[in-house]
Amino acid sequence: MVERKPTIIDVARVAGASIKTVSRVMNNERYVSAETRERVMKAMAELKFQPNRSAQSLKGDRSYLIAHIYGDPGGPYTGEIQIGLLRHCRAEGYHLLIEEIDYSAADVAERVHNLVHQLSLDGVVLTAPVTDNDDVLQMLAEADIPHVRITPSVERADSASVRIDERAAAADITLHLLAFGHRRIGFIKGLPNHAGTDLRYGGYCDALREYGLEPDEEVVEQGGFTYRSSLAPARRLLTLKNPPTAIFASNDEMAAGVLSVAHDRGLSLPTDLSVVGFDDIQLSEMVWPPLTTVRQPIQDMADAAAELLIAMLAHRRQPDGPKPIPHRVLPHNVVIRRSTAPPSRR
Amino acid sequence: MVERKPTIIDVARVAGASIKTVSRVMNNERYVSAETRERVMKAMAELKFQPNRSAQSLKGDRSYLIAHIYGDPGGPYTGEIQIGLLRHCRAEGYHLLIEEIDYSAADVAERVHNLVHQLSLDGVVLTAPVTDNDDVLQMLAEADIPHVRITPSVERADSASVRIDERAAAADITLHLLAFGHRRIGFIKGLPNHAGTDLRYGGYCDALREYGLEPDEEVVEQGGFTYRSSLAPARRLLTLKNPPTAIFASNDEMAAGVLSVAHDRGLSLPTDLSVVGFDDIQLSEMVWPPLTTVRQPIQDMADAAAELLIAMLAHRRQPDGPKPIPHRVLPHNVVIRRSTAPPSRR
DNA sequence: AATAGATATGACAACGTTATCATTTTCTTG
DNA sequence: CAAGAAAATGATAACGTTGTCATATCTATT
Repeated sequence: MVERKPTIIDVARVAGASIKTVSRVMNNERYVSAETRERVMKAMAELKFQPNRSAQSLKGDRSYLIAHIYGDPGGPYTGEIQIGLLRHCRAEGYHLLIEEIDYSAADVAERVHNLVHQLSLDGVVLTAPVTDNDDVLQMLAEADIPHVRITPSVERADSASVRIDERAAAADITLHLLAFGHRRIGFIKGLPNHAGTDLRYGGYCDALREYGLEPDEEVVEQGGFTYRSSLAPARRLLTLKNPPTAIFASNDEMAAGVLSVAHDRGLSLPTDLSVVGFDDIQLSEMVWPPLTTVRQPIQDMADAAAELLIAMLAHRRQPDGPKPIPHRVLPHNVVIRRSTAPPSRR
Repeated sequence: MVERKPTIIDVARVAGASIKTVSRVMNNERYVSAETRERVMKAMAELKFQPNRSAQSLKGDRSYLIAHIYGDPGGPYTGEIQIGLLRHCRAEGYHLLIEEIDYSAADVAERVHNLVHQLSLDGVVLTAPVTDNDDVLQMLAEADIPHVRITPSVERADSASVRIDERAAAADITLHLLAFGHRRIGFIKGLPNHAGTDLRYGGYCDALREYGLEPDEEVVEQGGFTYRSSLAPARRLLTLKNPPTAIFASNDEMAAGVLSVAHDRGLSLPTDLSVVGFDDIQLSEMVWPPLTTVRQPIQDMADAAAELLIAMLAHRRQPDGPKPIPHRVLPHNVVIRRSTAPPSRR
């Protein structure tokens, strides 16, 4: 038989206290004697009481619901974000909702607003490309909805964020290639308007200039962050009269595409061509040769985002404590695997 | 300024009807005149009214919340499941919660029960390995919680499911290798107790027998469904005195591992070794050579699961309609890419 | 001992929806 | 055209929690 779940009323009866007192215990409020608190806790444990979230959120207080709002489902990136978010949410008793949103719609901001309101969400975590939609950001600020952006392209005072220094990271991995002796390094860009695109290209240019080189338009191609989008650009780069000895793809999926094209042309890797990516998703060590790439600590970033968001929520309820620092920059590092080597002499 | 979201009371006032009548319109109940319905609809549109889910679920009716419960986060499989679920949920106004659950805990069933109750979930979707936890299944049946299992290892009358015929699929892809002329085909198994493990191995055996061959223990290895778990088994297979000319890994991630080991040993693929996987996750066409594999229509299965679950919920509310068919078997197909070829003569 | 303040507790309303039941209006049908 | 059934509508009570406010008890200060 399905026994009815106990309510706060049952707990009150068992503990011999009033409903409100039980509520006080649940919420760690002041003004409950140690003795009563004890009795109530015991009753809760005995009945295996768990508060009904719907009732809690109906009162407008909190729903223990957080949503991850994103535009591009299925990227391997998305999965790792969720793992990180989940890890922290679970530990704190929050639940994670995932919502895909059509970021090209004219009324994105309104949709997000509705979502938050309908479900009484406590807060939201945004990933690209919604991270940089002005309408959405303005709405969130005006409606005072707690939120954290992961890897936004620009920081804003009214909006918390977690990111790595993408520009420096891109420079670092380019320097790795330069140190190996590569001087003609191809680059495949990401989607125009996407957050990382310009920063990564910028870092690439920074590193070249550090070696006294100027970026050569001839070896810079436009990609779209997907595996397929890098195939044609890679082919073009490899059929140049003077082809690059290394290629830096703006993310790992595109780097995998470059590898495929190279294999298909019979190149032997990494001797004939070094390839680097960006992100260090799981894929990067499953391809051959395993990719040298920049490790974005995606899970950690998501974890930090969840932590930050939850801290903001706590602070909002008890403004006494220290205000959480709204911007975090996590360390990146270059992961050297087997897809890079010094250029072979010709 | 943040305007208060309209409630049903506001709609009633604007439409000049009672609260209950508005509620009737919202829920498509009988006994509302066409004219009144019209007026209410107009008022709702005008105010951009959206019902508060917390209040709805507090009344015990429905929360429009569905959870995907799984044990193994981060598998590429998980991501695709979510895409499929999301697609259908969104279209029907449901929201998707993701919950990782420690399937080895003694009280899994209780945890799931609490989860459902606390959040007033309308239903849950289960993927491996929680799909085959007897405690959980019994609890779901007893507590009458609507649920759908994706790819369970055994069907049960009291539990809806969506799957492909894994055994037949495994046989099909083995036949593909046999047809190419391979006679010594290695096999890397998945995790013991995991759903697909025995079915896939069974299909492999079926196909061999169809060609009058008996499975040879020497070329059957134990893996664990992850990339890393296949590296040692692959190495052992390839160092046999009489190594297999083809290897069937129980999933694509392990197949990627086999490819890496083969590359590392300097084999030329697919001439020296054919490799096949299972699932057709995104990874499979990003590795080199792209994997011949069995396409499990994962997104479609998830989509079907969501559809089925939502149909079950509808039927539960209005038992007049036709009862949804609780078990669906979706078609699979062998995707031939470049990781398979006839064996080279020696 | 009187009083003010802090501590401890509970009664009751409220959140926004749906269910129950009563009431009014409209439609059938003999 | 009466009268009973069906359709249409609304008043009010729930759902399980938290906020407001009132009250009772304790502690510290005069």
